[in-house]
Amino acid sequence: MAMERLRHLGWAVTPQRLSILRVVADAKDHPRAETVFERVRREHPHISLATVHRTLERLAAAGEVCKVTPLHDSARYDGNSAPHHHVVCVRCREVQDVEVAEFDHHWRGIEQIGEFKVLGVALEVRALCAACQQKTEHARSSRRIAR
Amino acid sequence: MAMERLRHLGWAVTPQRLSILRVVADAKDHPRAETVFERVRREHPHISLATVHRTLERLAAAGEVCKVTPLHDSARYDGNSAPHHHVVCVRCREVQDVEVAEFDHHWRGIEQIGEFKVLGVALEVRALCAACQQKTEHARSSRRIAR
DNA sequence: TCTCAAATGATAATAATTCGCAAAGAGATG
DNA sequence: CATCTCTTTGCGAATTATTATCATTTGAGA
Repeated sequence: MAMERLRHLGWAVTPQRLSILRVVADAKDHPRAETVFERVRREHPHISLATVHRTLERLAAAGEVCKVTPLHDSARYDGNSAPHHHVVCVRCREVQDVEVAEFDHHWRGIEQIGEFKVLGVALEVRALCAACQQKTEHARSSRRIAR
Repeated sequence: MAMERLRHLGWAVTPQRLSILRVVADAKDHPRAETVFERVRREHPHISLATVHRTLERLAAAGEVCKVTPLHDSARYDGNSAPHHHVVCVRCREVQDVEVAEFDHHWRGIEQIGEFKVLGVALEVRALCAACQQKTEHARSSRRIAR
């Protein structure tokens, strides 16, 4: 699978790339580059962090993986390239996939916006996860001004 | 205007903040922190870049300005806090506003997704601007394998 | 005007990512 | 399989964006 994807992209098939692709595909946690690095390292103790960054970046540019950028901090990658979107907690930065069927349906067929040629749409829902909602309640009740 | 916004947030009204707010509100180019800094500097030669970062960040957290994160590079800020979205060229990183009325209509009223409490939605359309479309054509025709 | 928490400026520190380059490896060809 | 060429890798240094620290200043209410 990973091999075919690389072939299809016209890229050289290297063990590092195979491993990175597999790790990202298996990950369910939207890992960041460093995390992918740690996992790939178990198979390839000599792989370099730079290689992981380079590869993820190229894969994202090619649309093979999805790059989520929760406001702040580092980029997160998602091996799921099927149409789906993300909710991210603005407080703890947890990311979770969401499907918004109606939304995707609406976009299907839109190929042009003004002078821009549409490649894809990334929907990021800014939200508060359950845990952080509670924490925020507490903080709020003990301060004068909210927000 | 800027002053009322600060008052409304319950923040101290400082000349630096007034200036930053005005610059972001007037900007039509989704400037990054450093650019805002350069502009504010014309009025306040002694302002610190840290202040600009701090202020933009707090404004974004308060929902007063919109933070766009075009894949890669630095955050871009948009003074337009009315509901709207962004198209970003994946090649040159140009950002442009888009309105997607039907989309906003669809989201109105959605306050919860699973355990997440929705605060807002950011839609980023990955695209190629006209100029980059051409450049990409050329690159493509002179290489063996595209992408 | 006085007081004090909040905001600022300067600079150091950190974190994420990218760059430069030599060495190793992939894939095409004979 | 031997060879040639172009791509990819690993390493470490460099860069870039952002945040933290802290002494000093300043806004705003009493």
